[in-house]
Amino acid sequence: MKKLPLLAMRHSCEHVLTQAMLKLYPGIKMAMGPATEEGFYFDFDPGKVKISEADFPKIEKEMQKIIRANLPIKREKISIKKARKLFKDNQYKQEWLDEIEAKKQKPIVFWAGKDFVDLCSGPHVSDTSKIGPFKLLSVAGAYWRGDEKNKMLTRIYGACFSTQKELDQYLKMLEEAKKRDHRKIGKELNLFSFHPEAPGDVFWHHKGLIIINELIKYWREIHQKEGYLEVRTPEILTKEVWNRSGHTDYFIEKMYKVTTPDVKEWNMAIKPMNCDGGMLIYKNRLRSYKEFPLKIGEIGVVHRYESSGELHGILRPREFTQDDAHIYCTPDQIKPELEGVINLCFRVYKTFGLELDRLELSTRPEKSIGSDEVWENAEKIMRQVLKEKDIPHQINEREGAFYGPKLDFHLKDSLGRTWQCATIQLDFAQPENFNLEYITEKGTKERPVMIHRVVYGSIERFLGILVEEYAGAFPVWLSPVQVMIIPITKRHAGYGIKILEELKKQEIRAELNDKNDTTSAKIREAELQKIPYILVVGDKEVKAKTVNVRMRGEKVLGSMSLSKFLQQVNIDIAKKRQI
RNA sequence: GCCGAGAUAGCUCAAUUGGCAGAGCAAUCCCUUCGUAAGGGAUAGGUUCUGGGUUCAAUUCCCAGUCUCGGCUCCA
Repeated sequence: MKKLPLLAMRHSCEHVLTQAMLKLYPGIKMAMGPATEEGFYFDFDPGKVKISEADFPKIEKEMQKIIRANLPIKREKISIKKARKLFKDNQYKQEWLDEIEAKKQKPIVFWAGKDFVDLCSGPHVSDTSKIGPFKLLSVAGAYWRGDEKNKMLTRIYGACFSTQKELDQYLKMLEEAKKRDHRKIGKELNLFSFHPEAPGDVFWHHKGLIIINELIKYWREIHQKEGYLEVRTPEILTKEVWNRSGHTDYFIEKMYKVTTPDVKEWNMAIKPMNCDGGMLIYKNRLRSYKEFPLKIGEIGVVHRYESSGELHGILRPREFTQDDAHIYCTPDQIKPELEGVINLCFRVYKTFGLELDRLELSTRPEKSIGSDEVWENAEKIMRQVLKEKDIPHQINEREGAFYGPKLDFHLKDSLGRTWQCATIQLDFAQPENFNLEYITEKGTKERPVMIHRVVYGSIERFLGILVEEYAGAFPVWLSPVQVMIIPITKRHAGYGIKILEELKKQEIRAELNDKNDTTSAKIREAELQKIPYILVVGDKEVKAKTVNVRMRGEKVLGSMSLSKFLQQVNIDIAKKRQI
């Protein structure tokens, strides 16, 4: 109940923006917009006017005027005919009225004062003075009705809260979130970089690659236990194989085409996914039901030529690594295998302390391969597993892969944007395309079912989420530098080197800072680099043969023997715990 | 790809109506040898994203391109 005033306020604020815009830019047309979790947005057809954030002070001032004018907001149900007349020059409202008319409803409009009217059922506040503090946030392009075939409109985002304090808090939260941006931290911690020489692709620096390799190491551990067999397939395959799987029909414009030196037209392509290669391994010999469920995994580097505007740091590069696997099984094995993969995903998220934002089940898209019956069956099994495991999820109608329904796990970045990470896809179509077979108990030949699945999704993307989740302060097992040794003066550097050698022998990633800085300065640097353990060594430690341990975040543990310290670090690493 | 914004030293940013390119941090060297988040000094560091144009003169104005950012669309 308490939410209503906030929602009404934001809705009304959105219309105040519209009213201000129409006054300042008489040629523009209003389209539509909703209240959001922090405020509102509204889409305009700007005509020939260019609106940028530089115009915000002017717009905000006009909005203030409307709010101070105390305009009463009145709701009115009117006839279609009357509504059409009211919005006679606005094709967007007319289109909307078409829909209302088709549903045999009556349009609801509201008046703010005598001059401003818009098509909206609210809820709204009773007059404009009831609108709380607001701030315009950004201007963006957005297609009318979210369809790229339509005209691009100008969208203005704004925040609106009940009190100035809440608004300030929200704006501060946005600032803080920007500090966690993986692109910023990646630069600061020397994890990776981007260069115009390879737009949209990641250059992994030594420290970033350490984390990637640790993620892969962990992946191998858990998958080996689950019976997955790791393989590797070629980076470039023939055009014919991509035709066979149907990928050229659906994604040709995003594939990197390759022309071998002996031909004129492209005849091969860099793999955009690993399935085709995996299936060729499956087909390499006759398969038996006894091998099932056959789980073939591949850490595969794939390339997709994403449009420039779709790139987003390591969360969406053009070259990325999938922790892929394909499970070949009998129809009876689908359910337990689906459950197994879902459990594995949740286990992995638990290891990293990640919270799932939501799970989405996507069903048959308009453009797809396979029969109705097969699709219905596949979707049924997926729904059933989710129901039996009582896992909350949302259904995305017609959003599945072209060969089967999919279950996606979405995680949030620091700004609350969500990213698909794990995905599980049920596929009856590709085994058909590739004529996959197995010998049954009865000695007959049957088509196996194929489950495509990734747990991290893209290792790059997963790391991006982790960087933002931890704000760069990785648990010890993932930290590129796990221990920084700081000798107090040059005299103690020799002892520090001995400690360093000892740690390296134990495969601990350690460094020594023997610069001519003060101890404080060196500690500051190590803290800024988010190094989990700092060992300070001076006269006392040399004499007592100890190390003085400081944990990341000003937690000084004091002096202890190196072996005791090692014991603690090894437990941190073994338990993959955050300190 | 589309709409909007931006690109200046390794990093973060400054530079008046167009008039010799600047700071802090980092780096290098020197001094200091220091006990838990910044000791002091000196030096070096630039195709002001690229290519055109306007001008006596362009980091600044105009055009084109590249890359990046915020969204939209897309994501096998």
